Amino acid sequence: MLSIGEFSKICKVSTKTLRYYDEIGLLKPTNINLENGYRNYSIKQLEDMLLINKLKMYQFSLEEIKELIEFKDKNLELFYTKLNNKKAQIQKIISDSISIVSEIDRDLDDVKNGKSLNSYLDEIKVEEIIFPDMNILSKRVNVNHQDCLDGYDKFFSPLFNEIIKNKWTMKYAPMTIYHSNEYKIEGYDIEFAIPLDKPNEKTRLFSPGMCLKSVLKGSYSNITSAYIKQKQFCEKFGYESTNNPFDVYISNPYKISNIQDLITEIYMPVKKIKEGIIC
Amino acid sequence: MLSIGEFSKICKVSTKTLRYYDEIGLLKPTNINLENGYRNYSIKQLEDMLLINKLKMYQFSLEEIKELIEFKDKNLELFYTKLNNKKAQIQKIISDSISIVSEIDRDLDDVKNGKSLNSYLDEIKVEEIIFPDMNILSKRVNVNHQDCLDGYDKFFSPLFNEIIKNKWTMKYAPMTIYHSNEYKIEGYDIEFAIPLDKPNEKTRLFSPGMCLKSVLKGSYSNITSAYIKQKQFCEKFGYESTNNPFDVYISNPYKISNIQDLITEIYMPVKKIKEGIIC
DNA sequence: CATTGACTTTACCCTAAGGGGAAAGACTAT
DNA sequence: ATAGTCTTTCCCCTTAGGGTAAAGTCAATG
Repeated sequence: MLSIGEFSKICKVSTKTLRYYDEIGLLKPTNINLENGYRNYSIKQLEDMLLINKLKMYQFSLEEIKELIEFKDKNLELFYTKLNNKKAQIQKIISDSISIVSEIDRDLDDVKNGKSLNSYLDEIKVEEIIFPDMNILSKRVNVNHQDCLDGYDKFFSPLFNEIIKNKWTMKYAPMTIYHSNEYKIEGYDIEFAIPLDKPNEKTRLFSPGMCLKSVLKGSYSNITSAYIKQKQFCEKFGYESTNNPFDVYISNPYKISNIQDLITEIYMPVKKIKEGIIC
Repeated sequence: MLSIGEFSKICKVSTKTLRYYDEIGLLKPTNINLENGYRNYSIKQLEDMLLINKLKMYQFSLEEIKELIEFKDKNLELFYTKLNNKKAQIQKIISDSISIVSEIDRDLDDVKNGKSLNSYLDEIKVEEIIFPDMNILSKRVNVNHQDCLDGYDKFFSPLFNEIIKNKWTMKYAPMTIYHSNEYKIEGYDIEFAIPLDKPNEKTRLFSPGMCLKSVLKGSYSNITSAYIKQKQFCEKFGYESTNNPFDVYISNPYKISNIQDLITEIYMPVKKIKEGIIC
C-alpha cells in the first residue's frame, strides 16, 4: 500500500490531482483508513494512473477518460473507435495549425512592410446596385454553430429536390437571407432560398431594391470583413441599412476543390439618407 | 454609432462577449449613454474587433491581445517578436501533435492485436545489483517544470567546468539524485552529481548499496514507467525502498540526434524484507 | 395614452482541471 | 513532550465567456 505522497512521487502527479481524481471518481484509492481518513493506493493502481496520463496526453477530458476506462475491458471496439476519433481530431488540429502558421507568415510579412494587419480589407470593394426582384422558393431554419461548420448543403438539398420533382427552373444562384438580429451561440434564423424563373404557389416575392454589394473570394470566415467594409461605406457616403442582409452563392462549394476559388456575393439592402457626400 | 446588438450582428460576436471585453478593458465602447447606460460603438471599432478575432484565432489570450493592441502602434518590433513567438509555439503544437498521432497509431495497433495499452511496460526489465560507492561532486538545486523541459545541461555545466578547472577525472556518467518527497508544481529538489576517481574536499561519498536497476531507452517522459516496474518488483519479491532514487545518464543527450537512442539507468536503493518469494 | 415586443442593463451562478493556502489533525523521530 | 513532516478538509482562484433572471428602455402599434 502506498500513501498519497508515495504514489504522487512515483507517478509524478501532484497530491492535489490525486485528491481531485478521487473526488470525481476517476481513480479512487483502494482503501481509506477509517481512523484518520488517509488514502491508500495499491501498486496495481500505478498502472491505472499511467493509462490516465497517456489518455490525458491524447487530450481526452477526464470525463471521457472515465468512460474509456470503463469500456477498456468491456467494449474493446468502442475503445478503438474513440481512440480513432481522437486521432482524427488531432489531425484536424494539425491541419488547422498549419493554416494558422501560414496566415501568421502573411501577417509577419505585412508588418515588415509597414502595413496594417487589417490591410486585406482594402481588397474588398463595395458598390451600390439595384437588386432585381426575384420569386424565391425558400425555407426558414434555425441554424446552429455545428450546422455552419457542416455547410449548408443539407438545407438546400430539399429545395433542389422539390425543384427537380416539379420540373421548375432556377433563375439565379442559391442564396441565404439572415433574419437573426444578433449573433448567439444557439443559432441563427436563416432563410435558404432559390430564385425560380416563374412564381408559383410555393414561392414568395423577394424585392430588396437598392443594395450594397461586395464580392467575397475564398472562405466564408472572412464574411464579417465584407460587412464591416459595407458599414464603413454607409457611414462615409450616407447610406442606412434597411433590411436583412443576404448572400448569393455564385460558385457551388461542392464542385470546387480549392477554397480560394469560392465566390460569394454579400448584399446589404440600403437607402440614401444624405446626398452628395464624396470623400 | 452602433448599438451593442448591431455591432454584435456585424462582427458575429455575442453581446455577452462584448460586455465582457468592456469589463476587462479590451474593447470599451466609444461612448456610453449616461441616461440609460446603453453602450455605443463606432464604425472604426469594427476593425478593432476584427483584429481581436484574428489574434484570438492565433491563440493569444485576451490579456496578451490587450498588450499587443497597445504595442501595435507604439512598438512595432515588439509586436513582430510576439507574433513570431506565437508562430513558434504553434509549430511546437504541430510537431507535438504529430508525435501524439503516431503514438495513437501504435496503440491502435496494440488494441487490434488484443494487447493492453500498457504492454510496453513488459519491455522494461528490473534487476537487483550492488551499486559501487562513488565520490561525487554535486550541487543540490530546486528545479522547476520549465527547467525540466529545457534539459539539465545548465545544472551540469558548472560542475563540468569545475572539474576541468581543477583537472579532476570523471569516473562514471553524470547522475541526478531525487530528494523531493512529492511531485509539486513549484519544483523538485534534485542533486546533480558527477562521480570522480578520487575524493577531495568538495566531494561527498555516495553509497546507496543494494539497488534495483532498470535501463530506460528513449525519452525521459517514460521514466515513471520504470518506477512503476520497480515498485511492482518490490511488492512481488519482497523489497522495500530505503532511500532516494537516482538516475545515471549513460548517453549524453547533446551528442545524440535521435531521442530513441538515449540511454538512462534508473536506480532505486532497496533492502530485502522477505526471503525466497518467487512467483 | 397604454401596451407589447424587442433591446439593453446589471447581477448571480456555472464551466475544467486542478493550484494555493489555511486550519486542524496524524505520524515519526528525537 | 516537542518538532517537523504528512495528510485531511475547506474555501477561493484561474479563462473566456454562457445561462438565466429581474428590471429598465425603446420604438411601434392599437
